[in-house]
Amino acid sequence: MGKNYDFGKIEQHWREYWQKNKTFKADNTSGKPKYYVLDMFPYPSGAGLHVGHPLGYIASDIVARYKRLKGFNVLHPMGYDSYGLPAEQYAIQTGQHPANTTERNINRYREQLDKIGFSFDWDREIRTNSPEYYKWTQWVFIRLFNSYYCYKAGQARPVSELIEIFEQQGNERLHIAQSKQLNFTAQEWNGYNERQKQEVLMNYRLAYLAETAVNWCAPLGTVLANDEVVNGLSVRGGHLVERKMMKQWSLRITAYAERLLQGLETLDWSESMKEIQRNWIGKSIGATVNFEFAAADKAATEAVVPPLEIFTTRPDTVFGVTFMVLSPEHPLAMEISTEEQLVQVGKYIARTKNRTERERQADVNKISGVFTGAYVIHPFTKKQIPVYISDYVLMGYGSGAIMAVPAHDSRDYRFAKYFNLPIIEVVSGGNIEQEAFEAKDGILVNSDFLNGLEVKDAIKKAVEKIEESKIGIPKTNYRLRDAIFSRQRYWGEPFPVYYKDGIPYMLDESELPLELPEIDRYLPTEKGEPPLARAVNWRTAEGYPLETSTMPGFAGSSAYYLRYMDPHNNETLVGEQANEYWREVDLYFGGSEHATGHLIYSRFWNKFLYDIGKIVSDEPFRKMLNQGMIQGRSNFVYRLNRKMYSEYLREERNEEPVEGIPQGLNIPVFISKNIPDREKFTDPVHVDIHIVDNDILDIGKFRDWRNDLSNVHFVLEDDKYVCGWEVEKMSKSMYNVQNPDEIVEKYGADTLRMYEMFLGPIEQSKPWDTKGIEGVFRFLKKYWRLIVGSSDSDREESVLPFDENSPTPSELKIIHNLIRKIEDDINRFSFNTAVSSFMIAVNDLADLNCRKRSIIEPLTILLAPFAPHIAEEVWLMLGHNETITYAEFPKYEEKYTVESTFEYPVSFNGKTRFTLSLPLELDSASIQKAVLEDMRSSKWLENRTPKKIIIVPKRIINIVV
RNA sequence: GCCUCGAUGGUGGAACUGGUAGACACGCAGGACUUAAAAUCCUGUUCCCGAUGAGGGAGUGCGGGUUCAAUUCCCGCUCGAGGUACCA
Repeated sequence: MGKNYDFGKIEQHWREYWQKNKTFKADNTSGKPKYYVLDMFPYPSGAGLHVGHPLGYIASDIVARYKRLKGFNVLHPMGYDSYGLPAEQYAIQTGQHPANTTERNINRYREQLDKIGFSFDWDREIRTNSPEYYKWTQWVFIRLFNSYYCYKAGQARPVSELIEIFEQQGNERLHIAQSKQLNFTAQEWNGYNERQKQEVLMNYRLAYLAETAVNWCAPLGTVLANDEVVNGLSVRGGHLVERKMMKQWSLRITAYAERLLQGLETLDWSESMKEIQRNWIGKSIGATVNFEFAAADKAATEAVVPPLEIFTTRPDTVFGVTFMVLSPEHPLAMEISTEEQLVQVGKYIARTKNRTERERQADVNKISGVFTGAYVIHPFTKKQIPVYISDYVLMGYGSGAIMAVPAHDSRDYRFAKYFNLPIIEVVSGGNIEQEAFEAKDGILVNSDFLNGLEVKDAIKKAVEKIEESKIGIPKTNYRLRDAIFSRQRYWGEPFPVYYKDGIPYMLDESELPLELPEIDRYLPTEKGEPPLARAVNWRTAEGYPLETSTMPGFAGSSAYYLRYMDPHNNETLVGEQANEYWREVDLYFGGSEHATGHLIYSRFWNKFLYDIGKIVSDEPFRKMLNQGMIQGRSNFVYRLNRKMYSEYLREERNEEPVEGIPQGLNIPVFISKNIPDREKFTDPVHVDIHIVDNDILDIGKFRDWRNDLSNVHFVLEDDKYVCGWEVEKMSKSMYNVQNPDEIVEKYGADTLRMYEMFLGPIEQSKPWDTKGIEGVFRFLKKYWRLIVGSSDSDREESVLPFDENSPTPSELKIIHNLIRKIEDDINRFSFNTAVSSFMIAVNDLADLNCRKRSIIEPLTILLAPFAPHIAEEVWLMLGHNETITYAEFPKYEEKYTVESTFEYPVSFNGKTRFTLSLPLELDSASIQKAVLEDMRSSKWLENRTPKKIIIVPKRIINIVV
């Protein structure tokens, strides 16, 4: 190897070596302790990787390589989440099969990933669109279909067991997850025909087909899950989404709400991440209360109307109820309305129905509603209470009806003011003339048996009383909704479902995988059926039609971390032994944007698979780190837009014009950033960051950049054109996209890796900025020079032999300090400070011109996780035949960090007075003695005795007199 | 609105359990080497006062507090990022 740091040659060599020797292949049987470190697998998009993608991969790779050096058997796999909308949209436009574009994109991703030198075990690669993989996605679905959730057992149970129960005792006194309350006896059940039985069972299955209100996205031609919709628009593409009733497959994730919430406590995730999931699950504890309808003319003459059930978290405010509100979709809405009000009510309901989610959300502050003419009876005061309908009450939460307490709920307050309804204060402490008092503290007033109680106690008492009077029960509600699992798309997993007489049945597990069929076009049929309906002969061998929807994006990613444990097992999702060994992901890297999607679905699937005894850990991801996003750093040039610069100077600033400015605006003029008053007469224009270096524009390249710019004029400062900059999203249209390949080409993968880590804390979002990259590059070059032992006069191509002498104490101190620091930093994922520590250590060693083998060896091992290629190369030069990957991480020995003396500033009544050099080994008593002596002799103390002497190790001594 | 996190030089950031704020790097300024460029090395670089010295003062978004000692802990604000929202 030559004297220069030829990163291109070094990196290519080791890339090939690792691949050929399968250096990072993980073993499923090993006596070593295991460590499973995982990155969220990417969706292979057509744009390829930009520098933001590898951020998390580099961090996880450092940990993976570090753990190997520490003697762990490390599982560090990678794969592709290869089903998804963009490939299908592209297919619709171009007619190209999504499988082809996906394959192409994956190859490009792989090429880019390889260049950075990750230690992935590629033998375990998985793709969610390969039949060998989605076979198991379909398998999980079948198992979900064949399971129900028993709250008593606190786990999923097989539906076959449920059928037995029904046959013997009907569904009485069962505490199980369900879509709606059904009541039947064993006799009734046994009398049902097949269709009726299947319909009943659908009410309990964990994967079920039901008519549900869905997010329908017409432009995409499909339904979307709640987490795929933001502000009434689709996350992908930003299309309008409407609510619609449709028959769809759903997953009963709500059954797991409480366990998903409780499980968070056991996880080592960031507080904000847990909080996002807690909010999404949205637990609220309260009670349901039934309000009987007053016997108005209508109700008295016709069939008995059931009582109005409401849910409240504030049963303590029950005496403040002055009206009731139903959601417009409430089944009783029309039924209870009086003759006079019926027309009004009908109109109101029709109007709200026609509004999209987005419109509805936009007018959140507009009050609307209508009186039904009906009254309910207050269960305690027996007074009549009017019933209204308003769209501020949602059918999807609680029972779709509320008791309104305007004094203590701001929405009820607004409604009451608008319709001029009474407001009764029942909790003291606020000013209800002005606004609702929503705080949960204060003393109850105007509330009969609750008077004088604190809110907390009043809630308890009220619930007791409600239960006692048999008008309601304590109830916990969750905001979490069941996950809608059908998509009317082509590029996804087919459901292993067929229909017989319109009733859905599962394929036999032996028939899996049900492969995605070929179709001629990727659009819905003329009849509006999903694309799969175009497939020729899309039916079972017996001729039954197959399901035409496909599964959503989160299906394939919900259990992929399990498949990595045992990716080639044809018998089962994951073999028992493999699962016993790897158990769960120890460290998971990914973006926080998946908190309400993938991360919650995965936890749900994992808990289900745990329940059915398939896996041994009930949480999938023990520790989670969220890498920040890397934003773009855009550059701007400033184009003259209003007045000529010279005119401006003459007229307004009374200065002579700058030389060479053309008279007229017929050619574009660009003004450097710091020319006075520039912003007054220029517009910023994005300029490609590749023709800007440290904010200085390369004028020649700029002229070549676009045809219309060849003839332009510049106003410079110090002979330079200085560009402005701003942090924006990394995007093609802002000319600020940086590909990792370009950096690898110019500086090498090791520099890219260390620089991305050096940029700042891993969890923080930050703009990509190449300014500092030279510093890291210089560091690696310096390290290389230290290894090869260069000096200016030395022009030979050979490398100097290493110094075999024993190290000096100061050399040992450098290396042992570094060992301790790097180990600490990796353990707390502080990679940026680790990089800094390397720089300091190598600088110090270079100053000492230390090329001792005994120092270089541990230094190189420490560096290996960060800059693996150069470390391998050096390892080879040190005479090792084995790859550095499985070397032993050096041990830290404390004694080498100890200096013989240390300087203490001594502060005297808070003021720093003098500095004292003391041996560090002294205990605090000896230090006190030494300080006292010193102070007496220098007459600081005069004749006083110090009250206390505070000694802070290695820092400072304080003396208070 | 509610929840979570954050704010430190010209810039990215460091300071781990309160203990010499600004490590490390970029940038900038000056210098060495070179015919020159590249590369490399050295010195300085929070701000203010002071003579370019010695020295002194201020300083971690703002205002208070606890402490011998606060970027760090507590209270009250301002601004920013993310999450979430008629969820009763």
